Amino acid sequence: MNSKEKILTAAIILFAQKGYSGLSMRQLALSVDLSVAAIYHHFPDKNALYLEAVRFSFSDKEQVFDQVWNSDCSAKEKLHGFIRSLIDVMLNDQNFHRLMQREILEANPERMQLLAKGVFHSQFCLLMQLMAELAPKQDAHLFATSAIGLAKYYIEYQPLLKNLPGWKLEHEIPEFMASHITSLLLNSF
Amino acid sequence: MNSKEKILTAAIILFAQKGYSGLSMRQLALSVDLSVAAIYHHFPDKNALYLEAVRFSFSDKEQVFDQVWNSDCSAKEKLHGFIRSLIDVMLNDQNFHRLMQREILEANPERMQLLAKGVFHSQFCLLMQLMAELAPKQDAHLFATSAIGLAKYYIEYQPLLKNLPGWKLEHEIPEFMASHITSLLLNSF
DNA sequence: GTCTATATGGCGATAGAC
DNA sequence: GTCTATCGCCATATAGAC
Repeated sequence: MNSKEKILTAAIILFAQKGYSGLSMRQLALSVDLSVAAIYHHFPDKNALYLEAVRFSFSDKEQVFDQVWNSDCSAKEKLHGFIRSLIDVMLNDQNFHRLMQREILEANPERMQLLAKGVFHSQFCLLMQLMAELAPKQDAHLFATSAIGLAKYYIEYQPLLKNLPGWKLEHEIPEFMASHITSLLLNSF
Repeated sequence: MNSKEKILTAAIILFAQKGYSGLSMRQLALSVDLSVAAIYHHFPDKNALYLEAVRFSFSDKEQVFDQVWNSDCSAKEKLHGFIRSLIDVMLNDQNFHRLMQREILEANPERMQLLAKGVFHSQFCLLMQLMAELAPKQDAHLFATSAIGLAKYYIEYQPLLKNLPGWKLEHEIPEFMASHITSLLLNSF
């Protein structure tokens, strides 16, 4: 792995943990055992480095879902598979997930457009198609977002929900949550 | 309004916008027309100021929902009323909502406990009670969180969802979204 | 309770040697 | 491509006068 990739890999982790203004170039340099000046050789400034780190972190997520779409399961099973994959991706790559959370919090219009077109578009279309197949008379966009929203919520809010009454151990088991979300959607069609 | 309240009120807005490390004491002092030293007279350090601002912003949210619980509507109407109120609170007080998002992102265990016990506990119990009434055989916690999660998602992700195919104008109308969420839940019971 | 002045250190970024 | 050294600025926080 060359220096540029090493810097980007570390930047993803540290930006996800500390946020943009929370991470200094000095800290980043220290963590990759380079000088600050060496980082500035590879990136024009801090903002460009951040944007490239976000893109880098998003670059390998597409293919995870392809095996769901390419399987010969039923539509219902595909919905379950997609939701399960979504949960797994977010749990397995917490840095990606936290970077996403920070981007959403920022809600910069141009960056939202970039994310939508460049990262989520094709997967979202496939999900909408699946929803249209399962419930032709419903608003596919609405139900696609409901699926994603529920999956994201259970992961992001787990640290809070654990402290509220009624919480059960099974609420943090991916397969259990995927099944709950899937049946919630299927029953409402 | 005294200086301390003035500082807290401004801090809520600015911390919500810029985050903890994104807001400097200089900026805050400037925005309330005081010196930095004056702020340090009222708060021991920046972190204490932040925590107090978070508490201050959370302090007036409880009562919004009381008129829902105290109304003589049916259980189904109460569910709709709660979800609608939740959406309204988040839309009307974006600073509160953004501070919440930042707290969730941080996911500090002690602070999550504080939020759960001190802020959300009683409302969450009332919602669970309602869920238990509507669907006695279901997991009330699971469905209560589903309601909250869906409401939160539609608001937080609107800037992104607008850029994805299938988005419609009605998706940003509070009443429309509240009805969608309510019927999604009710149909799945 | 608020000010001015200042201590002390970290910040992003650059110059220039190797 | 990486380094050391440094610039200029802004950060948090404090001292002491009023």
